[in-house]
Amino acid sequence: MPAEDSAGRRRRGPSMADVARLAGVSGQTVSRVANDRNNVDAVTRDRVQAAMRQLGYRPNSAARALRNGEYRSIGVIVFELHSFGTTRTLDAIATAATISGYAINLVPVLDVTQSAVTNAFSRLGEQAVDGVIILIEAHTLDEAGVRLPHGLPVVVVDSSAHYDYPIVDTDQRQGARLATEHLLGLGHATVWHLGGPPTSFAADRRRRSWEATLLDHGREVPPVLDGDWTATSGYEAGRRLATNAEVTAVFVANDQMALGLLRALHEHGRDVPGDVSVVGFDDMEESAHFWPPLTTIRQNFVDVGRLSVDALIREIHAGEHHHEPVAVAAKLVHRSSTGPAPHR
Amino acid sequence: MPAEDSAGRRRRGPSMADVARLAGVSGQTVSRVANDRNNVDAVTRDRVQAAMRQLGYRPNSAARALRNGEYRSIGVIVFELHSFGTTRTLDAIATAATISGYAINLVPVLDVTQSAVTNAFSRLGEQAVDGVIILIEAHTLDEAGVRLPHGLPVVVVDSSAHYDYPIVDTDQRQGARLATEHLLGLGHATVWHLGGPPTSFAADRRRRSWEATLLDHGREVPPVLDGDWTATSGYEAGRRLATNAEVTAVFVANDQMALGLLRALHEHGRDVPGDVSVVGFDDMEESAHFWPPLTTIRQNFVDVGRLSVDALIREIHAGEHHHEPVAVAAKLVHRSSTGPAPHR
DNA sequence: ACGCGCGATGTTGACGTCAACATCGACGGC
DNA sequence: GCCGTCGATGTTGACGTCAACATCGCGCGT
Repeated sequence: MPAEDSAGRRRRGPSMADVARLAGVSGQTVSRVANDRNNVDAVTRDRVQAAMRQLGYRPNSAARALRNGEYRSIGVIVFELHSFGTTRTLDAIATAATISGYAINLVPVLDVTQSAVTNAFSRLGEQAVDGVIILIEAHTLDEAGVRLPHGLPVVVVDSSAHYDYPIVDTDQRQGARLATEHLLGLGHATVWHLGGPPTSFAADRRRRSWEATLLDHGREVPPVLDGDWTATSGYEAGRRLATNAEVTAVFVANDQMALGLLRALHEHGRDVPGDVSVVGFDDMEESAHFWPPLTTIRQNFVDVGRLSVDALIREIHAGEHHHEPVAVAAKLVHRSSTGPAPHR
Repeated sequence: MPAEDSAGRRRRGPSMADVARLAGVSGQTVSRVANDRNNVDAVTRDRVQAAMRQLGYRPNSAARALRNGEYRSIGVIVFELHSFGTTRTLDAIATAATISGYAINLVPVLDVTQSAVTNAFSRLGEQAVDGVIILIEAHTLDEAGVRLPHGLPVVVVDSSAHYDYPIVDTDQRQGARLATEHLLGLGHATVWHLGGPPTSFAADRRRRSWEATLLDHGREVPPVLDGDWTATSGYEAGRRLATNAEVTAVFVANDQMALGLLRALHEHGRDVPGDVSVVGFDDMEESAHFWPPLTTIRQNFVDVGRLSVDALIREIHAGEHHHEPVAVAAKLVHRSSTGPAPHR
C-alpha cells in the first residue's frame, strides 16, 4: 500500500471533482452538499452523499482555508504540561474553541532557553492559525525579546499589564487576599508565604497581594520563601519552615508546593492544622485528598479558558483589542488544613 | 482597524506577490528565499528578506499544504486532560511531533456520550491533518461504533489488541506484575487490588496481570474494588478497605486513587506502611511527596509519546501498519509506602 | 572569438474549493 | 400562449505556493 501513485506524487484523497464525476453532477453541486446548502434537490443530494461515502471523500481543509481566507484554528503556545494550572486552562481553551468552531493548534516550547521560545514563535508564524493564545509565563516572553508576526491576533493568559495584547487571568490579587485574610481571621498573628518563582507574574501578584493584606491589617511581614511550583521545591522550603516554631500559618502559592510543605511538616512532627495552618492555590482535584485535605483558593479555569477564546475570536473578527485586562474571580475552599492559631 | 478591506473581503496578510513586487523580483525567488534554497544570490536574498520583514510576510500554510498535498500536522483526540497519564502522554506526543516537524491538532471530545465521540471524529475528518493519534480509552470507541474516515492513518495509545490500527502503550502486564511481586516479596500473604474503571482496557490488563501473578505464586485472590481513576473514588474504596483488618497490601491502579486510599487509611488510623503497604501506578511528580511518599510503577510516557508519533509518521509516509503492538516497559520506584508485612 | 555550461532568475500551471455569475426549465398570472 | 420568476444546476476564475520548465547572462576552455 504505497503512499505515492505511479507518477511518484503523494497520493491524495478523492476531491470534489471525483465525487462529482461519480455522482454525475458538477463540482459546485458537491460543494453545496458538503456545505449543507439547502438549494439542492433531495434526490441529487442523496446521490452525491452516496458518492461521497463510496469514495471516502473528506473536504480538503487546506483548499477551503485558502479559498476562504481563514483557518478556523487558533494556536496555543504552552511551555509544559507539568503544571496543573496550564493543563487545566488548556483543557478549557480547547473546549471553548471547539464549541466556537475553532480547531486547536498546540505549539509546545521545547525548553526554557530563549532560542527555544524564539523557535516556537517562528514556527507559529508558519502555522495555519488565525490567532494565538499564549499560555507561557510572560516573563519568558520578555527575556526572549520576541516579536510575534505582525497582524496576528494574540491573547495572553497571564497577570501582567506589560503587554500590548489583551490579557485574561485569574484575579491573583483577590485570591491571595482571600487566603491571607482567611488565616488572619482564624487568629494567626501573621501569615508566612511560600511563593512561586520570581520570574512569574502570577507568583509576583500573589506575593504582593499577600504582603499588602498583611500591611493593611497592621501585621508583620515575614520573609518570603520562593519555590518553583513543584512539590519538591515546596518540600525543600517546607523543611526550613517546619523547624521554625514561629510559623503557625502559611499561604502557599500553589497546591503542588503545598503538598511538599505538608510532607515536610509531617516529617518534623508538626500537626496540621493543630500547629500550622496551610492554604494552597489552584484547587486541583487531588487537593481534597491530601493529608489533611487542603484548604485552598479555587481558580476558575473554565472561565479563564472561555474568556480568552472569546477575546481572541473577537479580535480575529473585528480587529478589536486593548481591552482592560480581564480578571476572573477565585474563591476560597475551606477544608481541614486550616484551623485556629495554637495557644502559646 | 477593520478586518475587511473596502471590497468587504476578509483582509489577508501580504502574499508572495506583494513581497516580490516590493523587492523587485519574481514570486518564485521569494519562494526560494522563504524555503531556504541555496540558489539565490546573497544580495537578492537580503533584499527579499528586508521586504518580508517590512511587510510582515508570513507564508500561507493553507496554500502550501494545498500545493504540497500534506499538512505536516497530526491530530490528537483526547477525552479530557484531567487524568495525569493522558496529559503526560499528550505532552510527550507534542514534543516528539514538534521535533519531527509536525504540528499538533488537538481535538477534544466534549463529553462521554456516543454522539460527542462521533462528533469529534467527524470534526476530525475535516481537520487539516495527515494522521491521527487516539488518546481516549478504546472502549469508548467501541461503544460509539465509529468508523474513522477511510485512508486516514491512525495510531491508538491503549492496551487493546482489538483494533485495526497500530497500538502503542505502557506494558501494563509487566508493570502490574512488578507491583504485585514487590508486595509479595515483602512477605504479604496476598495483595488486594483497587482497579480502574471496568471500561478501560488498561485497567483490565492491570487487574488481570495482578490476578495472574497471585495465582502464579499460589496465593488467594481477594475481591477487586473498582474506582474511576479519581482520588475521590480511591478514597471511597479506601474507606471499605481500611476497615478490613485482613488487608495488609494494596496495589492501586493509579496514583490518584492511591492518594485517596492513603487518606482513608489515615482517617481510620491505619499506619502506612506499618499496617498496610500501598503501591500505585503512573508515578506522577506529586507521588514522591504524598504522605507517606508513594511506592509506584513509573510509566515511561516520553517513550510512549515518541513511539506513537514515530509509528504514525511511518504509516503516513509508507502506508505501513499492522505492526505488533508496541509495549513500553514500566519500572518500580520504591518509596516509603511499602514495607514488610505486619506480624499477626 | 565562439559556444558551452552553469548559476540566477522568471513564467506557467495545478493543487481543491467556493462565490459570483450564467443557464435552463417549469410553472403561474394575465 | 407569452413572459416573468424562481429553483436547480453548471461554468469560471481566484485564493497563494512551488515544481517544472524556460530564459538569460557571464565566465571559461579551446
